[in-house]
This record gives sequence, C-alpha cells and structure tokens, in this order.
Amino acid sequence: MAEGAATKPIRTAITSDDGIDLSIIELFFFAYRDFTSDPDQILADYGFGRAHHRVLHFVNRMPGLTVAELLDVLKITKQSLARVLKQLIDTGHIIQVQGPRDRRQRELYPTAKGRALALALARPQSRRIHDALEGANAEDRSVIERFLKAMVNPELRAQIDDLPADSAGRIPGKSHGDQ
Amino acid sequence: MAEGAATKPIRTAITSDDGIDLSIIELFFFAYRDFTSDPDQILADYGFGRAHHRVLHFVNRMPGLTVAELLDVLKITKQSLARVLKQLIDTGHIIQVQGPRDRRQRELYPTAKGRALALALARPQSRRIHDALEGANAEDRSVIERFLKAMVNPELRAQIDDLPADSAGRIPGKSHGDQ
DNA sequence: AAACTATGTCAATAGTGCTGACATATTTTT
DNA sequence: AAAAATATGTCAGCACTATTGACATAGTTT
Repeated sequence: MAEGAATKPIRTAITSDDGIDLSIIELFFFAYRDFTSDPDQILADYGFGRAHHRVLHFVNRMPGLTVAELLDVLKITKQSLARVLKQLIDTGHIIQVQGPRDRRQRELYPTAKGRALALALARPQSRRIHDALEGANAEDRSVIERFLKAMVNPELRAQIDDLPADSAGRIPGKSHGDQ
Repeated sequence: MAEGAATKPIRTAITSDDGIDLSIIELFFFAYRDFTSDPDQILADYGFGRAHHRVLHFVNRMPGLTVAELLDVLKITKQSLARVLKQLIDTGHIIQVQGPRDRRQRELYPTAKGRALALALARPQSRRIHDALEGANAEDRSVIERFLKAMVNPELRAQIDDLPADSAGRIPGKSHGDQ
C-alpha cells in the first residue's frame, strides 16, 4: 500500500459554507456534459469523435484558415490534429487548397458534405440553447453571453471576437471575401 | 482515396444567418475549456486526470455514496471508474467503508487529504466564476443559473437538486447525518 | 439451495492527446 | 546561390480515459 493511505473518513459534505461556488461549478459540469452529448450521437454514426467535430466546426466558421491557424484556435499539437484532419479529408468533408501567396500553406475549406455535417452537428446544440432560453429576454441573453465570455481567459477572448457574426468576411487581418 | 472525396471548396463561413446560435455554442466551448484548465494544472502534479477530479468532487459532495451511485452520477462504466478509484484509494484520498446495512456495498468517503485536494481543485474554478460575475447582481446570477440548469437534460436535473446546498445532510432518501 | 446483487478484475479496443524526431517543399535571409 | 527558417506531413511510442465482454467473489434475497 502507498504511503499515507487509510486515515479517517470525513462524513460531512463540502457545501457552499466552504466558500466555494459549488452550484455554478456543478451546473457548468452537467450542462456541458449534456450539451456535448447531442453531437456525440451523430458523430458516432460516422466513426468520428469530438476532435473531428471541433475541426469541422472551425473550418466551417473560418474557411480558408491554415493548419497553423487551426492549431492555434484548438490549442492542440500538430500530431494530434493530423489523424483527425486526414480522416476528414479522406471522407470528403474538408478540402485542402494550396495557399495562393505561400505555397507551403494548405488552406482548409469545407465541402458541401462537410458543411452539411457541421450544420447537422450544430443544430441540436442550437436547439438546446434555444429551449434553455425559453422565457429569457434580450437582456437576459446578454447577461448570459457576458458571463460566458468572462469565463474565458482574457488573452483568448480575441479569438471569439474574430469569428464572423453574420454574413461577414473571414479571418482577422486577412480578407478572402466570399464567392 | 475514399469515395466522395474532393468536391469544391466552400469559401463562405457558417454564420448566424444559418439559423444556428453560434455565439453561445462557441462561448460555451471556450468557457468550458478554460474552466477545466485550472484544475488540470493541479491534477498534473499528482499524476491525476479529469476523471480523478470528478470522482473526488462527488465523493466530497456526497460522502458515503456507493460505487453504484457514483457510476450513476458520472454516467460512466464500472470498468472506467475502477482504475481511477483505485488510485484515489491507494493514495489515501478516498476510503472505502463496508456498507452497514448491506455489506456488499462500499461506501466512499474522502479523507482529510482528499477533502483538501477537492477544495484546492474547486478554489480556482470558484474564483474564475466569482471574477466572471463581477458587476452582476443577484438577478443576473439567477438568470445564469436558470440557463445552465435548463441546458441539462430534464431527467437529470434531479441529480443537481439532490446535492446539498449548505450545511445540510447527504444523499437523497438516505441520512447518515454528520459527525 | 438457487438466484440475484454489488463489487472487483482481466483482457482487448478506441479516441484523443502528448513528445521527439525527421522529411519535404517553399520562402526568406545572407 | 547557399544557408536558414518556415509550413506541413509523418513515423514511432506513450498516457489517459472511456468502452465492451467475461468472469470471480462475497453477501443478500427468495
């Protein structure tokens, strides 16, 4: 047995008395668990996982982004991305296009198939959010959005602001326009 | 190459125009990513992962729960729990006590060491939440809590309600009292 | 005594992440 | 033109978390 095993059992629960915001910690845990369960079901039919979902999502949100840019958004390593991206390319959900300025770069675009899947995955999540906002007014929504944004590390909030809100362009700085 | 590969690249981004609530989907993703990064750092020092965190958290919140009850909260399988729980027991964070009524059962309790770690893990998350609620009044908080709860599958909301709010007792139905 | 239940464990597999090393093509710098 | 740096791809190996299926043990219920 390891050192420091068996002492005495503590029979009282941690509660808010301990100065911890348990209710929001736990709500956040349960909410996210169920939030991700919707797409998980669909993904299973394709033999895909959450990693595929994230890649597909951001390629659809920032078409033409490079591998390096994608790694920066996802905060994973090149090797972790490789397998997943290869599968999405092989199954025709994503296409690589050689960069026009720098031919070393591979711009990533969704195909019609990839777009359809991305929307299919987003739909149940959007519906869940819509239902959860039942009875909420515009101000309530704003409170919720501000809270979620404030939960993000400050230095990463820029990533969120850079995503297109409506029929806008593409990535920060650059400008590929639409076609 | 697989069937249905390379078609044409789509160069426009998915936007809110597609009828999807992208902003909250993405905010939720980024917020949860950073929310879990705080404890991840601490866990790494112990050679533990998120699975250990979840087990430790709920054992501290519902001391005396059985293995079966824990599986029900976490929604994982017995085999997935086994390794993680064994490590937490071997390192003296959790103790098993033979069930008083049914001696097949193993009631799970945190040790002082396990309680300390659970609090250490919850503290940065609580701080992040506290900071994110900067400038929010009681009503804003209520809006946020209602939203998060509404994001949880209805049939699972009972689990949340069963958790002790303050210096209350323990698990639904049962009553081990405090010591 | 037989059946059921709670737990533990073994073996195998999958998905996702990591590090390190190295290859190739291309661009930039010297 | 040669050298250095960059963007990407790939190979090999490892770790963690989760899965399913099968089986063992102890204890409870019928």
